[in-house]
Amino acid sequence: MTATPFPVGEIVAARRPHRKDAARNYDALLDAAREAFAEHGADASLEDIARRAGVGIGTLYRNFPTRRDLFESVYADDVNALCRAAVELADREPWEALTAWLNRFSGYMVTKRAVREALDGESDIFQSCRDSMFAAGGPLLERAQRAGAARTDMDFGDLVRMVAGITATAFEDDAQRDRVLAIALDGVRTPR
Amino acid sequence: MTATPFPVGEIVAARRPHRKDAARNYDALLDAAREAFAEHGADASLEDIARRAGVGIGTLYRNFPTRRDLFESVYADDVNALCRAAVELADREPWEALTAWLNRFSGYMVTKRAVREALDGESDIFQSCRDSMFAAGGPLLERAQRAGAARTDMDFGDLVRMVAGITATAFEDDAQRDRVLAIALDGVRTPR
DNA sequence: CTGGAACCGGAGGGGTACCTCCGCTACAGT
DNA sequence: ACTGTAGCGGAGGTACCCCTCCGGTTCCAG
Repeated sequence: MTATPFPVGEIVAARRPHRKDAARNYDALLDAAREAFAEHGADASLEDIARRAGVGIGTLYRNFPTRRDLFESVYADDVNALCRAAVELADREPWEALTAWLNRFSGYMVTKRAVREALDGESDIFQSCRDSMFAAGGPLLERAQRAGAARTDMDFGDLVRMVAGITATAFEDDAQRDRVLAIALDGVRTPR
Repeated sequence: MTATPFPVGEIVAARRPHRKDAARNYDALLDAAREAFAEHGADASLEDIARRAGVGIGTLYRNFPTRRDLFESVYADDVNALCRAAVELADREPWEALTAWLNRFSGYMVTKRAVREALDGESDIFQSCRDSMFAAGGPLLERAQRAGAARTDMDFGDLVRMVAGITATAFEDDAQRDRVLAIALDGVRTPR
């Protein structure tokens, strides 16, 4: 509530360069990093990321002086997309809108074990991202609560953590993940 | 169901040595490893573990030829304790016995991020641990289901993963974790 | 007490990752 | 086209980690 919906992109330190070749490298690095972080977690090798991007290690360090700069840039994009999705769901039924968004959130988290690791730590940028997500998704829960569809003795923070936790775990297959998530959401739905 | 309850301890390859100094080192290594794995996850530095134990790196490798030997030895104990707890809960009410065990399981998982990482991978020993836990905890769920306290469209694997996921996530405080876990378990309780 | 088996520590070789630095490249404004 | 400069790549120094190997030490059975 204290945060505007989408400030995250502006906060990130690293800026896309103006020159054509530089911009191309910047994008390639971001893509490679997204892939590497998804695969190896938040401490993926930077040299490997540069290799994947087909770029010298020096170029990586020029664009993203610290590992954190790189990670934050990747993360901020994803969060923005999630925030935008919340807005687009505003016209659905309260409960359906909430679960639809949570499912999207879930789908996002499945691959991003790095994000979950980062969620644990304290960091300015991650605080901002959390704020943005809360500002975007919180109203969906509140709407469902006002409509009597969701229990009122929990807040959005509880809900996000529940879904994030379940989602980040290894399941036998996607069907099991969906089944378990649905069961947990039944607990959210029923007031008692 | 296919596994006997507590074979895990026997499976582990590394054996405690007979000589007094050797046994002391073995214990120190196990303690140090438990600490290091909890702190840095499953790929903690072996040299660091030897240092913590006040022991040469050679001694570590003699007792635990591979990182996996060490890791498995540390966690087989924990799983056994969990299995034993399930048996001791047999005389409580079905639903209460189930939640009591799950809470204990949860308390165990909070610190052990390494276990969660390992749970994702494929491994003989972790398969054995899973089997043991299923054999120990599964009946608790089945009993609750027969008593009409738990929904029947889920199995113990679903339940364990739900609790493990929620539990392994970072919460603001323990109270929030308990609150969220209780909400999710409400979903398990209500048939609809 | 004593001999030898069991055990110890850590040096060292090979590997990988981090990050800096600087000579070269290619873009963009005129 | 020309030129100044922003941007490029990667060699190389440092640090850490893995794992092996062996000369020295400690235990304990007889």
